[in-house]
Amino acid sequence: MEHKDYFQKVFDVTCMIPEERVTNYGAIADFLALGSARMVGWALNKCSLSEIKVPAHRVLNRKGELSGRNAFPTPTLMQERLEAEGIEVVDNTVINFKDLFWHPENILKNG
DNA sequence: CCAATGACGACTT
DNA sequence: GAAGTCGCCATTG
Repeated sequence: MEHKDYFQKVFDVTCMIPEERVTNYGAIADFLALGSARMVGWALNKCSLSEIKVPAHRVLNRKGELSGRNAFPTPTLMQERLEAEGIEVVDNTVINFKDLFWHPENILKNG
């Protein structure tokens, strides 16, 4: 299971996402140089199998839609998680997505 | 091995 | 600017 590290990378970055902030698959893929956002989603889909708690609900697609809501125990859990953090969600889409958008590279900027 | 799929994204028309 | 098309790469059939 060498790809386990692959998950770890994605999980690690996902866990770095601050509250009140969200990101998209492409940003993580770009930061980890995975080459494809699909791989990020693929890894996050497995996050439920991981022992690590991952705020996967903070990861959305480029349009800010909760594309992965169906992968949660309940399709509404993802939205509830976001709303619990003060993020407004309507029609499976995060409001002010571009304003809440956060890029993993910010980790390096802030140290 | 070939074909199809997926929590996507960028490019082209 | 919306809709359509291709690329991405690992998994599954």
